[in-house]
Amino acid sequence: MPNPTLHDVARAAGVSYSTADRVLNRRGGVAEKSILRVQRAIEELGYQRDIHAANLSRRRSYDFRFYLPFGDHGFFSVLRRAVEGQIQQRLAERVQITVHDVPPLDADALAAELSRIGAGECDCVGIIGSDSAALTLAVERLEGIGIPVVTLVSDAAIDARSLYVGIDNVAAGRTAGRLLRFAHGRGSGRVLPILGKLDSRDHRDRLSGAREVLAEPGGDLHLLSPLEVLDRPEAMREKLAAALASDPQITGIYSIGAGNRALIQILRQITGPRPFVVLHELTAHSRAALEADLIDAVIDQKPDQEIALAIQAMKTIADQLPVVHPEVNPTIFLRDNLPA
Amino acid sequence: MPNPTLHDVARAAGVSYSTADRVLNRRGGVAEKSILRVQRAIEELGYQRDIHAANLSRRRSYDFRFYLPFGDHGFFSVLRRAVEGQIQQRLAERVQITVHDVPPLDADALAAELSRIGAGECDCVGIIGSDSAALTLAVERLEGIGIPVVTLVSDAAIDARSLYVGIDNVAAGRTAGRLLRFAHGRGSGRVLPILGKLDSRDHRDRLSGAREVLAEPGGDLHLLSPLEVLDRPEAMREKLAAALASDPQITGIYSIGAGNRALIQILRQITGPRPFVVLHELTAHSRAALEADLIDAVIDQKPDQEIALAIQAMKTIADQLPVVHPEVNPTIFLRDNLPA
DNA sequence: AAACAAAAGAAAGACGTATGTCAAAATCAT
DNA sequence: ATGATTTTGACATACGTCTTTCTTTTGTTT
Repeated sequence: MPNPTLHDVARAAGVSYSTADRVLNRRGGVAEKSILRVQRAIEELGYQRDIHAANLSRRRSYDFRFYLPFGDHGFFSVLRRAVEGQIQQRLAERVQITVHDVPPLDADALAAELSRIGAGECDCVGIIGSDSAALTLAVERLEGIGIPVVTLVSDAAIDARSLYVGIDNVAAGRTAGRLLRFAHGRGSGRVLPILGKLDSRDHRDRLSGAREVLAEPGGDLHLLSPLEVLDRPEAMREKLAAALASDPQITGIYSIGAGNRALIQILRQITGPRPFVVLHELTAHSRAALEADLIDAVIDQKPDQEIALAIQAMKTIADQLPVVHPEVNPTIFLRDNLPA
Repeated sequence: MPNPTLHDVARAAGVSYSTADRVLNRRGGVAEKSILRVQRAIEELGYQRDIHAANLSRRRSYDFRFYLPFGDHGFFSVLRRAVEGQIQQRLAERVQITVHDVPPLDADALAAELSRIGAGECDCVGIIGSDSAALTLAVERLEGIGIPVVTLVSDAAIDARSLYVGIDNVAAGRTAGRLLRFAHGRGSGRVLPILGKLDSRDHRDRLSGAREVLAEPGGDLHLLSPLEVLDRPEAMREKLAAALASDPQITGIYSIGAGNRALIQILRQITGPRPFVVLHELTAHSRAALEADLIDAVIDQKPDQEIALAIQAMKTIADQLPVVHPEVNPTIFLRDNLPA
């Protein structure tokens, strides 16, 4: 009745435990017919190796590192908390997680950090990807010395890294675009996109996703040319104020990147009907803005789930088992379905 | 460097392993001062018991049962697949999960099944709640004989059951209402709610959530009186066709319960502009309808996640550890953020 | 100081798996 | 049949925890 053990398998196959073990762990030196008998017994009994007992015996423990930007950037601190939240939980399953600080928005600094990691120093590293030759090189080196790399949030070094865990940013942009369409019914409108940098891949993807949907037939929606604010509050304040002043017909705003604190401040000052606003990442600020009816929707990439899935996948990769690409979906938060 | 073991704790506290064990597992017969020394050592070393080794040693295995309605009801089959998907995975961690069939929408039959479970027969059961005196009694009995009960999807026997894992249905209804508001901009409209039974708690909750939001000031939205279709396709077809014919001003439909297959069929026949449609649960049919632009949004309760969290919580409950109420949020799917 | 109870320690075997060593058995080549 | 080789089995030890049994130490009571 209880789960069969490898002893049971051996008995059923009519071989010794040693032989069953040799088959299970591919140690070689086993006659073909014995291999078959063991495999058949495994099939028939529905044997499942007790991974925990195995890890215990192997003294296996996983050492994972996350390289995350420091600073109080809203989203990155959410991400960091998500990782820290996992540390305790995963400890019980022999997964050691450490977080290493890197300067924000600095691919070269990240690359330099990564290049300091020696072979065997850890079992897997997680980074936030970005387009950079130096970073690509660093990732290639790590993979070369047997340390798999997982990219988060934004992909990078696509040929080298083992896995990307994060949302499809085109889909996220499309989703934002769809909400903006909803808000315009069958009427017309002008939508202003705001982003950090146009050469950041995730921002580009989101913008083009939104453009796709807004350009669909039915309704007359015009997507204005994007404001680049480089994650700097002053830039956001100035450029957005200027844009709103020069074009009073703006009926929608899609904030693609960071800097939402400044955006929200400006929205607070608008009297009368305000544009329909969609932005990214649920943080303390964006949440408050939703609740205060200053914005309408937040597209979130569920950092908690993303990190949990990434760690899960890292274990699988470290064990050299086949990885199922974990899926994270862009999630829509309105003021009515906020988490507690 | 590696995780400290209980041996390390004992050594650090200057007591024997036995004493450390007696403290850790509250076996009693330990002097107060020793208890304190051990606790301090645990603190200082950051000791975390290796649960897997503990379970191995205890020969602990968890036996959980889910009682789910049979039939090809879209959502329930999704839910069932979610459970079945977990069976294999959890096996490796010594969790045995079995699914038991019960007739759909029949609280008394479920209650009868539950009353057949004897003490010690399993470690926890999961059911889909519904308001019923018989069911309440059955749940009370189970909890009485030491078998905790977890309710899913819809809550029931609130005083007796150990935990509810599922979405807040008022929030789900509010979310649907918000989307319907979006779609009406600042204009007016008439929204038709359709549900299974008014005396089903989750349906009632969703309806009142939607009503709350639609009644907010700004815009002129009228919520029509709900159609009761009792999960029966013919009822849906007849009543909905009649409603649409008699009121051509309907601009929104909120389908609260099941029976969406028939709803979608009718929508397909509409020529010209159709109402904005929000319904519940992502199934093969609702997904296809989203993709075909027959409906606009689906509110989903993420059955996979719900089941995973429920099982997680069941383990915690079975171990008599403090349970953190797991949160499941109503999720919005548009045609642009569908999972792969 | 003797008698007793409470507290602490020592030791052993178990859980299911991994891994190594060594000897026995089966198979092969000559 | 002999030796060489491959295959198999037996056994031991370990992982970190649980649990039981038995002894020893310490403290209290009279």
